Amino acid sequence: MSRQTIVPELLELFRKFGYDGVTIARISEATGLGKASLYHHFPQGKEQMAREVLSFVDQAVNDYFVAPLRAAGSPKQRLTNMAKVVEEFYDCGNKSCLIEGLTLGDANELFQELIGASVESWLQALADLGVEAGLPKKIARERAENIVIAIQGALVVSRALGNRGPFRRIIRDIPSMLLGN
Amino acid sequence: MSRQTIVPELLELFRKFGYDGVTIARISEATGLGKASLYHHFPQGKEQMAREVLSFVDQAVNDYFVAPLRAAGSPKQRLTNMAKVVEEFYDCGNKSCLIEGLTLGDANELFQELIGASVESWLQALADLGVEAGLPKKIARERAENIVIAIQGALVVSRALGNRGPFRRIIRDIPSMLLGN
DNA sequence: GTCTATACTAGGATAGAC
DNA sequence: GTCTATCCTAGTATAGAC
Repeated sequence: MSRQTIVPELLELFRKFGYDGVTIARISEATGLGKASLYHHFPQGKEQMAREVLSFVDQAVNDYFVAPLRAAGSPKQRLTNMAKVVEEFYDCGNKSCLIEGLTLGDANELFQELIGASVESWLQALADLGVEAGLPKKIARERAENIVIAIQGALVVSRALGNRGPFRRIIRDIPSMLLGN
Repeated sequence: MSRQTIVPELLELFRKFGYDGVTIARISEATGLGKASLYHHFPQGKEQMAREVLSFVDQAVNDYFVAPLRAAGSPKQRLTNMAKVVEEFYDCGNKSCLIEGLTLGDANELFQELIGASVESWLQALADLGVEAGLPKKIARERAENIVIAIQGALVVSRALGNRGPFRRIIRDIPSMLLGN
């Protein structure tokens, strides 16, 4: 079993259970690999696994969230494309965000820098698109933040309510949150 | 040591570390009580502690978030009052939300219903205020959701970036998010 | 590269004295 | 109501065979 198949499995575990909630036993069960095999692939154990997941996610953010924003097409169309990918990534709001699980408690010190960098590059791409669409720099940045805030918050609220409605609505409203109505 | 002093301590622990990250040893250290004393107060252990924290929080939501929204004064003033309390509760964005820590992994099944009820009563109070201010019911509900979404999302993003700016900005914008500009 | 077996630590929980 | 001592399970990690 190769790293390319293990890391996505790890991603699902970390975002479902958070850093502390993920145990080697659970990983073993989910991947079908014995504990010793896991330590063969990841000698530094859980912390290394989380780091490789974050690096995989950073790649995914750039390939799937940022790239569409910097591609050809109208600003509105590019935002719509990103929104669609975001919706899939979070499975319509059923899956929670890695950020939550990897910034609680002690994990925060370990991973905050990595997470912050990924979020920042996403924000940057959104803000750049806003500027390209004619917004002042400061406004573009604020609206970019508002979009990421809304996505993360909608995940939290949807989970709390047991109702995906808020998440789906936010996804739908992403283009107008940057460009206005 | 009485329950009134223990439960707020527990709240801080659960929202900092999440359900899985809180250990009896940590609780013992934070409260100064031995493990056996903790089980004397909470015979069902950690699960009971979390339930009592949630009940305490539900009370706090009603007393500190909902009550100002239903008090006398202009809608704008009431929203500003709530925003101020919210800012304090989250210590300007330094403290994370209980929702995150108690909805990850297995904890979700245990506590989702309780958490959902608290969130719902907060949403209801915001939406009622919107209606009172002249908004159609559906719009009021959406904007109420947007406010809670923005608060929760801002906590996540601020933590990820290591920068309280987004949280403080959202707090400032709460009144206009419901009432418009 | 994967397994079984095992060592060791940390976490949850309780018994019984004071 | 709090403590010390203890039990048991779960969790992390490693050794060594195949």
